[in-house]
This record gives sequence, C-alpha cells and structure tokens, in this order.
Amino acid sequence: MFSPNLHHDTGDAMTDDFSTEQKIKQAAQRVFLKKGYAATRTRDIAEEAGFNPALLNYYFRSKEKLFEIVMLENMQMFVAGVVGILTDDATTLRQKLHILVSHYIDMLQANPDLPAFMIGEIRDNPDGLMEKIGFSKLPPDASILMQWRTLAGENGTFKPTHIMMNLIAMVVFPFATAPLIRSRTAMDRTAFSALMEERKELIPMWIEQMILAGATTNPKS
Amino acid sequence: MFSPNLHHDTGDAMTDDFSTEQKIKQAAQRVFLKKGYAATRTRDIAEEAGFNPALLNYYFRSKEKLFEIVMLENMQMFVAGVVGILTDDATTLRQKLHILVSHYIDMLQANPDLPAFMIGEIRDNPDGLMEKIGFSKLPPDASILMQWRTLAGENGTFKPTHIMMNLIAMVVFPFATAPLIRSRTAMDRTAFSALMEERKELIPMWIEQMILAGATTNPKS
DNA sequence: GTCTATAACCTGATAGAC
DNA sequence: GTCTATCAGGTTATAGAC
Repeated sequence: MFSPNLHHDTGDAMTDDFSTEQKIKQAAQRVFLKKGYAATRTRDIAEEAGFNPALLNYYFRSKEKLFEIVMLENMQMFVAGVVGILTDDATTLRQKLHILVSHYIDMLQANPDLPAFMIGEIRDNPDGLMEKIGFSKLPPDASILMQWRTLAGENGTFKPTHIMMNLIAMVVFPFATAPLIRSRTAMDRTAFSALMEERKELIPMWIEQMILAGATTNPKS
Repeated sequence: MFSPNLHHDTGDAMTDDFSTEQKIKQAAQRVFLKKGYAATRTRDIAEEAGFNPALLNYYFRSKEKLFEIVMLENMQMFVAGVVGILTDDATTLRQKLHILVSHYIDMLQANPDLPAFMIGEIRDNPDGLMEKIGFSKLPPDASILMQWRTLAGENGTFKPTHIMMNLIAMVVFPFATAPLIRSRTAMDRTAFSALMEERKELIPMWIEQMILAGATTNPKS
C-alpha cells in the first residue's frame, strides 16, 4: 500500500543520496521538522532544496505523501536501536540506563526539532501513523524487565510506567521547550548543549534512585 | 496597542459570559488548543460555536487577533498563581513542592491539550508572545530559593536548572504525549487521570531526593 | 527530468441585505 | 447583531513545452 518511491526505479542498485529525490526528501525533513505539516508550504520545501516546486509532485505526488514518508523516518529514529539496548543480556541495568540516555541525548542534539514535531503529530494524528511505527513491545522476559524486578522487588510500590515516563520526560522535554528555556535562563545554544551533556550522567542516577524509592522495602515500614 | 474587546463596549458593567463574543472566544480556545494555529480554519471555530463565520471577523477583526487573545489567556493559565506559591514564607520547601505539583496537575487535568499547544507555539513563535506573558523572574531572596540553598548547601554539585527542568518535565510531559502513552499502555482516559493523581504524591518525593543527591555533602565523600 | 504557466481549490475577510 | 454571497489572495497540483 505504501511505497517510498512512487516513480519508476532508477535501475541502479544502490540508492543515490545525492539524487534529486533524496535532496527533496532531506529538504522536506528539515522544513516539516521546523514548522510542522500545516504551517509548511510546498514552496518552502522547494526553496529550501533549491528546486522547482513542480518536482515535489513529480516525485512524491502530493505534499501529504511526502509528509508520510518523512514522518515515518522521523518516528523510526525515535525507536531505532532501543529494543536492542533494552534486551541485551550482557549489560547491567545501570549500564542500560546510561547507554539509553546517552543514545537519546546524542540523537536529539543532532535533531533538536524532533520532540516538538513528534508532539505536534501525536496531537494532530492520534491514531494515524502511530501504529505504522515499529514500536514493538518488549517480550516479558526482556533483560531490562528482569533486572528491574530484581532491583525493585516483585511488588514495587508504584508502577514502572511512572519511571518510564520520567526517563523519557527528563531526556526529551528540555528539547521540546528549548527556545523557552534558553530565553528564560539566558543560555545560548552551546550552553544548552552542555547542559544536556551533563544530563547524560545525572538522569541515570536519578532514575536509579527512583526505582529504589519504589522498591518493596518501603522506607516507612 | 492590544485590546481584548475590539468593538464598542456593551454599556453593561459586567462581562456577560454567554454573550456571542464570549462563546466565540471559548470555541476558539477549544479548537486552537486541539489543532494549533496553522491547522485551525476560522470555519472550524464558527462550526464549533454554532455561529456564522462572519461573526468572527465582526468581533475580532482577524483570525490572528483572536488567536493572540486566546493564546495570552492560555499562557497566563500556565503561570497564574505560581509566583505566589514560590514566595510564600509560611510554607516549607516540601509543602511548596506539593502545592505546586498539585496545582499544575489539577490545571492540566482540566486542560489536557495545553502542553502540546504551548510546545507548538514555542516552536512556531520563539520570541513572539513569550515576553508578553507575566513570567516575572523570582527575586533572589524568594522563599523557595532560600529554602533550596539550605537543603542543597551553598555549593550543590549541579544546577537548580536541572531540577526545575525535571519538575516541569515530569508534570507536563505526560500530558503532551498522552495519546501515545495511552495507546502504548492500553490505558483509557480514566486510568490516565488516576496515574496523574498518583504523581501528585510521587513527584515531590522524587524532586526532594534529587535535591539531596546534588547537595554539598556528596554520597561518595 | 526539469521548467513555465495555469488550473483548481481553499481560506480569510468583507459588503450589504435583513 | 447576524446572515448570505462573494471577493481577493494564496496554495497545491497538473499540463505541456523543453
């Protein structure tokens, strides 16, 4: 039903990253990411890529089709590699947290507009593209879940969902609100980046504390 | 330069909440909040309010003017009352955290679309309406800052900015991503609300831990 | 494959009757 | 104050020349 290349194949086995099609896709990625779907005009994309607006329709048929492609790739960026990290039997829980947080912060430093874009899309298209993404659920015996239970005890006092929320929130939210944070604290882009680098060490530490705070052995008892 | 009522006064002293003007504003609030500025058509607002599209221009002259008004009120919701909480000499730090978190969660339970809306606007209009908001900086001797220093020691190992980020992130982020969270965890709206109610107790606890973890007395020493 | 010209459509805003 | 009808402007998409 869905094909990334709507037009005929080039005949070349390898995909040429400098082809017009690729350039348009990359330009679209940048513009959609910065402004969102509704606020983006196809002319913006053509201008950004330095091409004629008609080429967009030649290669991708419509703005919407192009958006779906870019969208899908952006979403996959969010989940790429994560399952591998979480199911690795060779790493400790502490190591997993470190690797996961570093992985995400690095990715977001390179793509700082991604969080706001995703949040906008989640809103505009609640059930639309959400399923298309390979957000495959973890198997119940995934390494991280076993380790989690060991640390928190079988009957931790609050749900893992809370901790997951916190982990993602602490990593992603600062990027989503970066313009506001920077203007409020008079940080420039470099200072903000440095702050996020600090968080690579801090967030895993905080998360570990949270897991312990919810462990079976309640401080009050 | 900016006046909420562009047309002549009604002559009535009290503002009638059921006037056409008010109804349009409320409908606009709902639609803008759900879809953002760019994706909203003036016809959507008229339909939502059950009125003729022409009335929007009659009362507010343009879509943009109407948006500014609604926007401003939304943003003020975010900061309303917070300074008062943070500078109250009669409450402990722990109490302040509790009150602040409860205050925000209550407000967001009533306005769950607000976070995604704000994030979208921060992106689309980085420096535009940000200053109009009464985001008045705290005085350096604000009660909460003194109490913070007492708890963390004068030279806490990491910046208060981190903790502030975490506090806001843990409260706001779940709402910004609620549709995704609910679909991923098979929660209905009620279950999600209940989860956020739990967080009224949990977040202040976590934050306190974080402050202690960054206190002058380092666990390692 | 790429460009120019233009069609087809949509959206915000206004004029004028009631 | 509210409605109908319509305009002006801008946007996506296509037809057809090169």
